Formats: sequence, structure tokens, C-alpha cells
Amino acid sequence: MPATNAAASRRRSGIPEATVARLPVYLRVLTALAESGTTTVSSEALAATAGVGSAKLRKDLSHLGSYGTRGVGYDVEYLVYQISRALGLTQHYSVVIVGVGNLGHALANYAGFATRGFRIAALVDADPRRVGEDINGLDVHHLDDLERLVKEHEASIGVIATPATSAQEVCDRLVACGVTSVLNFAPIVLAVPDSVDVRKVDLSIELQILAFHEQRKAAGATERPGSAVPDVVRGTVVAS
Amino acid sequence: MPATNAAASRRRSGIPEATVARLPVYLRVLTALAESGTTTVSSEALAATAGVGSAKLRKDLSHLGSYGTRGVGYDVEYLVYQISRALGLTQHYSVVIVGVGNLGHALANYAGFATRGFRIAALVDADPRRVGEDINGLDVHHLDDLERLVKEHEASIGVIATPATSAQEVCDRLVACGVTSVLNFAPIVLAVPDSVDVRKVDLSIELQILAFHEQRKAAGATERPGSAVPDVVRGTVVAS
DNA sequence: ATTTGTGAAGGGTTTCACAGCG
DNA sequence: CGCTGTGAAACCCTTCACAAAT
Repeated sequence: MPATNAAASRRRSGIPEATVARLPVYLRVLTALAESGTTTVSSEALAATAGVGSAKLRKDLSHLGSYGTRGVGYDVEYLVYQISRALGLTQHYSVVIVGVGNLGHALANYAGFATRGFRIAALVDADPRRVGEDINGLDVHHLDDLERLVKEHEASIGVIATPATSAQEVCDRLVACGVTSVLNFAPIVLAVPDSVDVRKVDLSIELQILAFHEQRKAAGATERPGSAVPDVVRGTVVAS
Repeated sequence: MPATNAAASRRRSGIPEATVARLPVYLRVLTALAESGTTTVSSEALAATAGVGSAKLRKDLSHLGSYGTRGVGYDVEYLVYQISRALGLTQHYSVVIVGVGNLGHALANYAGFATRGFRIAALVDADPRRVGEDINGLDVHHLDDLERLVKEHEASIGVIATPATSAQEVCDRLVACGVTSVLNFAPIVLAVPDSVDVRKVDLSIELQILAFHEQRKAAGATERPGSAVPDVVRGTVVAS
């Protein structure tokens, strides 16, 4: 699914795109382990809690360097640091969120942002009635101030949580004032220059993919009327 | 990201997982085209608006059958129907949403659900103060009634929009009462039987992936001090 | 004895380029 | 002539299995 230009990506960074997508999962599991006092973990154990195979985990980590000890495993804290560094989380990024509806509220209140070096620099909305509202300690500004806010806070990441109808226009403005990464929640395909990264989160698409698999399960069940609850069915766990 | 068991999947359905993930995008573009009165579209044009290459688009569609006309293109309405059928959207699915915080509200109000054959059968929350609240014409029920509601509405898809701490327990209960597909918004890796499909949407992970690419851009820029705004940079558009 | 790190094999996916059809 | 549909090549990713290290 994922990507475009994974080859070009790897040429520079050495880390395959598929690996990059899993590192944050490892990081989360490792952080939890560290908090529970665990100091060392094997690839087998870490892989199990992260929901992947141990060979895949080791290959992923091998792209960062040789940070394990044979016969022992990985030092939890050290791995946390190395993964953070590889992902660029030792730097801080300012994020601007455009659109403060239910979804924007959810994003503004999401604790996971701050804990990983992401600072919500500004909340912006087109509706004058929302301007001035306080969300999680942040003021809502008017869309007119978008350019000023982006430059003032040197925001490099923009989050689009607007209706689909305004998403492209907001995106264009973000890109025009220097944003180079966009996380898009609007159900629309954004057009951006090649120098800008876009990732999209699309609820409707996720549901449709699930529907596809549901359909297959149902078809399989009726093919074999004898087994009301088939005990060997393929299960699929998919990363977003 | 993507998948597990794509091989097993394809054995039954004939459609590769990577293709399944893109079909909903094509469907959305085609629906918009149909509404704007377009009756025919070429792979080139459709691919451009969907943000993919035309060869990829044609190969994707070829997995559904030969529904184009050489020298002409694809009939928009017919393609809409064929993709809908392939995805299983001609059936209707009942969805139960657990957790009615900001995110749950956003999901309950999302129009894209109903328009694709997904019916929100019930909203559920653990907080008694939310019970009885009316969201988008739907009552919020208490978590205690989860099993009853799932069975009553024959829901096969569950959406988890709870805090991470309760997500696994909610998931277990959903699976126990017959839900076979789960869309998880909680930042945690869910453990499920092989017969259950899980897809996850994780805001923090998306941001971390963007951070990785931001870091690379910054590194590239300092490597070549002469070019303040490099004009040939890799741009990456990634499907979620 | 145990667990990492990794070549090599095996699939899956994308891209190319063109044959085939309208 | 134009555009689809598709073998074949290229590429990426995963899995296997084991040598190397502690």
C-alpha cells in the first residue's frame, strides 16, 4: 500500500519505508516496557507484543545498527533512544491544526502528540464563532491568520481536519507558506508538489477495506454450510 | 504497513491486498465524476485524479475483470458498480462504535459512513453521564449493553474509540459476541484471534512517519548548502 | 546455551512496454 | 489511431535458516 519513492527514500536514509512505519510501534511498546521497569528484552518477546514476527523485528532493527547483544537481547532504554533518533524525534516539530470540529478537538486533546516531541503551535478554524475558544490550553485563531501563525511558529507539519470542500485550498496555503508535511483527514486526494509529503487518514476507506474482508468471510461460510463457525479462517491484521 | 496474509487473501478472492486498499479511492473519484455528469473516463485521467500511475490503475482494475473499452476508456457508472460489488458494498454492514469522546462524536457525525452502506447500529460508552445523549439522531447506550446491542443489530464491525486502557477489554468483548472486523483508534496493539480482522488508525504513528521524512529533508538541505530550496526533492504521497 | 544479525530464497507489488482490440 | 489489458522485468518486502557472538 504504502508508498511512492521508497527506493529514493532508502538511498538517502538506509531505512526502508516499511520499517519506518513499524518503528513507532516498537517505540511505544518499548516505552511501556521501560515504564514497567524492564531493562532488557529479546526480539521474540518484543515482536510478540508488537504483533509482528521476530525475524521481521530483527531485520527492522538491523537497519538502525547493531544495538542488541547476542545471547541476551536488547537494552530497552538504549533502543528507545536509537529508534527515537532514527525517526527524528530528538528534534521538535511544530504542528498547525486546521479545522476545529469534533475531529480537530480530538486531535488537540490527544496526549500522544506532546509526548513525542510534537508541539501543537496553533489551532485554526474558518468559523468566526469558534475563534477565541480555548481547547486544551490553546486559543483558536481565525483561518485568516494561518500564514502568520505558520511563519511565527516555524511549523513544518500541517494537519487538515476541515471538510473536504476546503481541504485543497487549505493545503495550498499551507504549502505556500512553507509547510512540508501534511496529515490529511479530509476524504479527498490532495494535490501537492513533489517536495511535500502527504499522509492521509480516511475512515471511510478503512471501513471499506474491512467490508471487503467481511464479504470474503461470509462467502467462505456459505461455501461450506456444515461449519457454522469455521475454525480455520485467515485472520488479517493490517497496519494503517 | 500493510498486510498480513495477503497470499491467503488472494487465493480466495483473486484481488491483491494492495489493490483492495486503492479501490475505495477510485470509487470516491468515480462517484464525484458521476455527480459532475462525466460518463466516460480514461485510465490516464482517472489515475491522475486518484494520485496513482495509470499502469497501476489499469492493473488494479484488471483484477476485477475487463470493464474498459479499448480506444475509449471506462464507463463511469458501470465502474462504480463493479468496484462497489468487488468491495462488498452492495451488502449492508452494521457498525457499533464504542467510546463517545471527541473522536467518537466525530465518527458518529461522519457522513461518509451512511453513504457507503455502513449503518451505525449503536453508540456505546462506559461513562453513565453520556448515556442517553443524542448524537446525530442516535442514542448513547451504556457499555453494559454492548453484547445485547451487537446481537440485536447483528453488527459485524466494531469501532474502538476508547482510551488505550480499555481498548483490549472492549475488543475481547466485541470478539466474544461475534464481531469479526475491528477498526481501532486506540494507541495500542490489539490481540485478536486469527479469524478477526483488525485495522488501526494511529495519529501518533502517522506524525512520527512524517517526522522521519522531515528529518531527511532537513539533512539533505544542509548537505548541500548551496541550494536553499532544492528543486529536485523526493516527494512522497502515501496511502494510509 | 541462547539470541542476534544476515545472506539467500520466496512472494508480492510496481513499472515497463507492447500486443490486442475497438 | 487510442487506450486497455497484460506478460515480463525490476523492485521491495518478508521469511527462512544458520553462522556468529556472548
